[in-house]
Amino acid sequence: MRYPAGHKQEKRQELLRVSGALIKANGFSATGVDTLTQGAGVTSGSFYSHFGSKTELLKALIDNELQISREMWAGNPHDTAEEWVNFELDRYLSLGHVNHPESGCVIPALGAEIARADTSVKDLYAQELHKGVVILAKRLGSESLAWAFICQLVGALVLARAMPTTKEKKAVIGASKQFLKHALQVQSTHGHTHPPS
Amino acid sequence: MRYPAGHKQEKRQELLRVSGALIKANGFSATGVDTLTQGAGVTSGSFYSHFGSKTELLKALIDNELQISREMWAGNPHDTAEEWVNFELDRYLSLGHVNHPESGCVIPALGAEIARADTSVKDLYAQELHKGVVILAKRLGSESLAWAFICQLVGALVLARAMPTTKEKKAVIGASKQFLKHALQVQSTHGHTHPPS
DNA sequence: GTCTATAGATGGATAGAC
DNA sequence: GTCTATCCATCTATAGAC
Repeated sequence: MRYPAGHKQEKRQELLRVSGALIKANGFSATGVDTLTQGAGVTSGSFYSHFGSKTELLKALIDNELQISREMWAGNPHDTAEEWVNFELDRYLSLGHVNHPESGCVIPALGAEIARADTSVKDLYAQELHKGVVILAKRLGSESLAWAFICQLVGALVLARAMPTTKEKKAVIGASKQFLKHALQVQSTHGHTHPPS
Repeated sequence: MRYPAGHKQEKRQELLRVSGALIKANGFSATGVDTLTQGAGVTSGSFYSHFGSKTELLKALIDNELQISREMWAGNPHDTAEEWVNFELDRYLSLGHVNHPESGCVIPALGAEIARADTSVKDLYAQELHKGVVILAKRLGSESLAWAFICQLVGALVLARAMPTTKEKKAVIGASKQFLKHALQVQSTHGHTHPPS
């Protein structure tokens, strides 16, 4: 073959990486295949040797992005539930995350578009997202609390990103952070078994 | 004139109504001007006699939609803060709202796309949204709590809509509802001044 | 496997008749 | 004020050369 072994897999990963950044920043339906491939240094013809359609790319993207998010959680250095959760909370509800969707969580960036995609996309999304909920539930005490936690984070990012000024962005993520830290102390298993002082 | 007085305003309102439903259901960038005008029974040429551009329509839509949301709040029949809030919570976190974005709140449907729009759109959005936060703050005790409340609702709708099954949609909105009802009892002014029993 | 080239449809927006 | 017709760009996807 004219290309070294593993070249296709590398190009695929490169396409996923570049496409993920462009699509999270500019939206899935608003970003064309030409734009995506130009970012990765190939042409649209090459795109279709890696993905059967633009929708197939979206599925690969969701899979990749949610896996990356779980790996970030795995790198959390804290042990106790409270410290672990507060660390993630500060990481997610940060001005850097608000200002850089291209390197951030896929859910606030593409959640609404995933909701409009076909069933196969939503099936994959729900499956991968649930893996994260299971991990989070171990820290928070229940899957119900884990879902509510994620909803709060996602909503805060969606709202904050649509604010025109830094001051307003900070007000939104600050409000969510304060609310969550207080609520989790009360509602989480940890809060019940180890109340502060 | 060949058209009765007020015809233009009526057509504009009709365009706003139809476009709002189509765009909330299918996305702003994914819905073309031809589709929007066909839904209202006119052609694309007519569109540009009402709106200078598709972006101008988005602004008119945001203004209109957030006004409608505030009017819904005004129709809430309850007086006490707890009853008033629980009523809105049940209305927002319902399966009907999840399944019918075309007639629902504009924020979970278009929040991510508003975040990508130009500054004039975000300025208007923040201004109109803040009016709602002020109203909500009177019930919850602070603007900070109002922001957190809205973030939870919006995140829940975004997440629930992307779930493939009714069971999973219910799990998401149910978790958010339970979490909010508990948290607000503790954190709101009402909860502090009128603790249950 | 990637390229060029292109098909066929649709995107936003405008001109001119009525 | 709305219509038809159209411009030009971009869209998703494919065909065929290398």
